[in-house]
Amino acid sequence: MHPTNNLRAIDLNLLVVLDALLHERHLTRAAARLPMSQPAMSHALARLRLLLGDPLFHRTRGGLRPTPHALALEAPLREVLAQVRRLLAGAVFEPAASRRVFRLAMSDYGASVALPPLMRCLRRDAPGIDLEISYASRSGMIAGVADGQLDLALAVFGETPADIRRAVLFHEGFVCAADAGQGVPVTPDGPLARPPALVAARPAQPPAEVDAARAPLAHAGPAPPRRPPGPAAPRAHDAPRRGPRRP
DNA sequence: TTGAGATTCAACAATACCTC
DNA sequence: GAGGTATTGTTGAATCTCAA
Repeated sequence: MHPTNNLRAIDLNLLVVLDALLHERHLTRAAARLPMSQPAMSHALARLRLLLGDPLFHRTRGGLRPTPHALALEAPLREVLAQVRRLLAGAVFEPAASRRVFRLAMSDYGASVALPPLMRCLRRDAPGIDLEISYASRSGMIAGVADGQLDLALAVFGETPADIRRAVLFHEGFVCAADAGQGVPVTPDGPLARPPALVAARPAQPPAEVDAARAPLAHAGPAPPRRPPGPAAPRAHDAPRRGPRRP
């Protein structure tokens, strides 16, 4: 009997290894993702190759290139692993009786907006549930949700993988407030069109939604220089205020 | 030729499984 | 439960492979 026809002979952890390799396209990064050592990942890949009778990946300068067979396995493998996770999480979820810890990722702004009402709701309806809140980059949040490290991510997302469910919680816009006594005109063609600086957590990844909001301004100039948040940056209370606007 | 990354090897530890 | 065996993991090092 071929090993793949005998589940008893299969280490299902190898499917998690294959999923990580398909995600990362890089053996060392896939090992770090699980986490396991790089030689152990190499051994696991060797067992996968034997099990599936396919090389699965070819080496390239930048890492690993999946074979057509490996690519064909990618989508069904994700679905199978998602089903297994749901199976292990329990078929029926009862908030009032649950003692689960949910792992959430969000920004400090997201936490300030979403957490207070969420905590009130949990205290009332699900007192046994705990939350583990962390911060990650948007790509890190998507990767975390995709591989099960996170249960939920709250942020401003553009495109997300098709196998990740998403929902719009609220729409928000930008509001600028200034001291009326300073005489600074708060108009689209005033200083807003060309602010002296934008505060960005990572200079390489500017806040795209800020740029998108500036784009319609008639006299918007080139993007201003980015500066990291910190003591030299304007305090949060000095910055333009943003607030949620319910749909 | 070079550098990045994959593969392989040795030695050892932890764990699971099987047999008694 | 104890002991033997197989499997899979670890670290550390050397070697191989491939693309720029």
